Amino acid sequence: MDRAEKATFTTTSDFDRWVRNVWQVVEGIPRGHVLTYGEVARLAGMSRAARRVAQAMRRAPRTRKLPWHRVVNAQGRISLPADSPGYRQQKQRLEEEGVVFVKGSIDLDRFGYQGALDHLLWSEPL
DNA sequence: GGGCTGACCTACT
DNA sequence: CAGTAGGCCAGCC
Repeated sequence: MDRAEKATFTTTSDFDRWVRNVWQVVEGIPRGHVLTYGEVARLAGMSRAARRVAQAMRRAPRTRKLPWHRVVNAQGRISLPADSPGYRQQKQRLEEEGVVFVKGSIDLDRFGYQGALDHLLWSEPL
């Protein structure tokens, strides 16, 4: 079922096109929500390219103002060394948007893109 | 061409 | 919950 999809990029321009898709997907993440690397990869058209998502974001020009901080790993944790400036910046930006960290990780059921929708639909009214 | 490195992921202990 | 193992694939020696 996932076989229909190419496993690798045949040309570098293929990869470049996919990178543009990644940027668009990331730009489409609503404020206050997050997406995992794997989800971004899949939405951009390459489910197995999670590791390449990080590459794509580093490649983005600053003028693009990419909300890279809204991308986290599948455990809902920031994929940067906890003592790095990048980690602190990402966490701070997310918290400014209302994302809550519990013991260093985000509840993806509530703050994930799709998870947020499910939460609104299924959670008990206050 | 071969080997190593990642802002990763899933499955299993 | 923490740690390990195998899989993944573009980029850089």
